[in-house]
Amino acid sequence: MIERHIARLRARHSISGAEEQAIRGLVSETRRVAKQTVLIREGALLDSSTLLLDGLLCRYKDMEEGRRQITELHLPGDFADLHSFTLKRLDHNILAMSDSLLATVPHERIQRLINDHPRLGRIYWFSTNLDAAIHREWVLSLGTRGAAERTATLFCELQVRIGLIDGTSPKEFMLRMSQSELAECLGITPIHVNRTLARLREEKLMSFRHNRAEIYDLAGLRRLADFDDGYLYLDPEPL
Amino acid sequence: MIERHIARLRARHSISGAEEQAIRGLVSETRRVAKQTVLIREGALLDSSTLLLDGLLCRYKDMEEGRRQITELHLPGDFADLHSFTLKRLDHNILAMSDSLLATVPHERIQRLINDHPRLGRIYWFSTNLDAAIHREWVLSLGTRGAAERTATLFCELQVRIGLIDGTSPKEFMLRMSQSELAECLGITPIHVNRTLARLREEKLMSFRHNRAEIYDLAGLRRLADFDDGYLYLDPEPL
DNA sequence: CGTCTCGTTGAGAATTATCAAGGTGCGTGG
DNA sequence: CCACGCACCTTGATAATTCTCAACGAGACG
Repeated sequence: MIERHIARLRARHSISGAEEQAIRGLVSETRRVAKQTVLIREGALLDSSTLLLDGLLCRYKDMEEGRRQITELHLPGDFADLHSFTLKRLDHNILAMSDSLLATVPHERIQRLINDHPRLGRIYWFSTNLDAAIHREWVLSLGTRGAAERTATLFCELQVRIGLIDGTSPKEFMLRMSQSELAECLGITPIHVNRTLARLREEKLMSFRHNRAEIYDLAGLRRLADFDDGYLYLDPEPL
Repeated sequence: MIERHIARLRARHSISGAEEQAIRGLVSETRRVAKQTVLIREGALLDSSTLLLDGLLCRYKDMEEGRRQITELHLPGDFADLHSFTLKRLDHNILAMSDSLLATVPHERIQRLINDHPRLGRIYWFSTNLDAAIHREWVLSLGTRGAAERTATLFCELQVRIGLIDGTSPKEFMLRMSQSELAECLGITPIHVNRTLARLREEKLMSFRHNRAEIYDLAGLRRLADFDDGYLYLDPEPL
């Protein structure tokens, strides 16, 4: 299952055979968690990071009276909290949005990997900076785009990121989240998400039903979103 | 002028004398830039990072037809683009919002510092992860808070961050930006910023006039913002 | 003294939120 | 197999927030 993590890295960096072997050594025990399990709570002291092998995770921040903001979605192959390697405690929670398969990677094991392969240290540092780039795009979306444009942007992002781990440009993909959870990503109410999805469907751009996104018109969706994939850093960098 | 960078680091990590000397060695030439200078353009290939010694910088992303979203503000002592050390090109622009004094630090010099002092590598990695934590708080603000709460949050953040570099908890501070630029941080229109600031003034929480923020009631402002400084990682971590 | 940027105010429009009520699909247990 | 409950989705009507357009005021500076 770690193949998807390797694929995600290889989308942006060359990884040698020796490095790949070392990365594979990160994962030993894996565990399954049920959807809606809170994996990590804000402020807890951590000495390991969580690699998502299969399923869907998110980072979210709590507000008073049950309001939440999801700040990032994590797909298979992502480390959900690699930043805990340096931060030690997180400023947000991590939740399994679907039944998921995880690997727990102790920080000391990451430290050893980096010591043995300094270039991988740079690559994992890059990876946390890529999360920050995604945060910035969300800031842009939340700050400047309307509900439909925002929604389109999110699905454009997910379409690319899901494509990376299986090397395709999917016309459809599963996304195990409800309209309410989508609303928590987009900073709008669930009701408004519903109306927005209806509009995107009417305009024949995409649909999202029963946990399945179907992109009817990728170019049109990207045009609506004013989507530029630069923030996903898809061009392999020498490093 | 690099004292403020050291102070900013020391707010979160212990720094030995040897490490401090090595950090001081990062800076040789400095340069002044006039306000409104775009220092770095999205997509440009970089081989150095910019340390802000004095002034005010921001990261911003462009939208069509002149709209912009500021994604982070940088105060003296901050690296504005340490993430370019791994990303090599940025997904956003960097602008001097006021006349500023900068140091340009070549990436190879950072690499040498990290090789000689691996612990500083962790600390600078932490620093980019702290930027990401600030992004997350902005995502939370933009996604869930109304205009007044959002504005209050931003000033609470700046009050803390400015305090860090001179070891105080300032009741007032200079912030060389216009209401329009504030609007670009907050994702609301300049007109609405104006009304929001008027409201905060009426409620005797704070004022912002002539580039000067004055906090009348820090506790009240924090209450309005529902401000929790956890995301600024103020407790020194062992690391 | 004119000009320019920035801040202020008012009125009306657009977007999104809230409240309320059904509808749909699906698993569970009678 | 059907009935029920439950979570999620859908729709309508109204309210709150924020935006847009327009005009005017204040301060800085040549």
